[in-house]
Amino acid sequence: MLSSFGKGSPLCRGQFRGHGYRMTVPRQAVLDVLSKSTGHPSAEDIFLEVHKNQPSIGLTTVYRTLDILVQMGIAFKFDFGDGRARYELVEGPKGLGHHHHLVCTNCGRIVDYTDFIEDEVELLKRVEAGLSEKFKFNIKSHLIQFYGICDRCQNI
Amino acid sequence: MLSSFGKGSPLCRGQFRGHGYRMTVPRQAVLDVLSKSTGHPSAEDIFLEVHKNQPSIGLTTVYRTLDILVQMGIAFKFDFGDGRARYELVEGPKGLGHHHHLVCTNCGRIVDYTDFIEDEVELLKRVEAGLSEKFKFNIKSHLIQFYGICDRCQNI
DNA sequence: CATGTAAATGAAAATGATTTTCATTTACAC
DNA sequence: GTGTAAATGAAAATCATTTTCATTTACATG
Repeated sequence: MLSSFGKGSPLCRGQFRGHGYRMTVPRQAVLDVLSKSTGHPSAEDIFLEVHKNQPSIGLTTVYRTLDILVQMGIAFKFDFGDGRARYELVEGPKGLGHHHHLVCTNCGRIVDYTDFIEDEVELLKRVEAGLSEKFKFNIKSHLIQFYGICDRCQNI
Repeated sequence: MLSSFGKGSPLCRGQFRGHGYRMTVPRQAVLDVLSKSTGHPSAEDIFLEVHKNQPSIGLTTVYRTLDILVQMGIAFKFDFGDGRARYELVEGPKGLGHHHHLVCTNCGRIVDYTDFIEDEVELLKRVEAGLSEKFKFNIKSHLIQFYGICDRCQNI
């Protein structure tokens, strides 16, 4: 099964073009790294990884590309409270699908979970509808996160 | 009805002392401003307000005090995506009680809502219990936020 | 109620993620 | 192929937050 954003796929180019952007080598490189990442990389993490193969690509461009991906709805941008933004493709590579995050406030570890997601999403839909109606907000997205101390950090 | 953190109340002093901190004039000032605030002030907002009556109190101390309040569990610290942290007393002054936030991604406006909160909290409790069990996390808190375009921003 | 001492403070400097600037390079419509 | 607007990279700027450090203050103790 081919990922929608595989190296050879024209879809990524199409996505950029469709939003009025050009497809470039740096953008492809950022997208490649992000689609292979299984974690929650920061802009610098992505820059370092891109840098291994293409040292000419700058951090600034990585930031710019990530902004575009978020704006296009291809990537999520998260704040887990450690002072740097973290990114994730909407369509993760792990077949993980829709998930939420559990953040250890001690060590910063982030656990993806899919359990209860259906319940959560169902509730969110309902709330979203109610809030849209009441406050005349055009709701685009939501965020659910849990914070706590992970097992490793408890046993210290 | 007296707020738990009213000016004359000894409770605030007690709270600080109970956590091993001293009660000081700057800390009282920050707490006063925060307990009178109806919005979601940033550290600088609070500093500016404190500054009106006590110009000798510095921004650094405001940051330090806010950290302490959060650490004591008296205040919440939020990130609404505009690059600065925002603070709110856990026990708001408006009798608003437990609420969540609706964030306009266009103008940054933040709407507090209490509707559906019970449903949300009930679900969160359930999920929290499940996640604690499965991932051995000691969950301390959660975050729910909705993002969208507010009515004002839609009509432009 | 004085007073010693550790805690708290404020000003200035440092930090560090992100953004801006601007001269150069590149994608791609023609 | 070529012109042109878009994209890039390096360096500088920004800006919220944190650190440093010399001074001040809260308060436990006498």
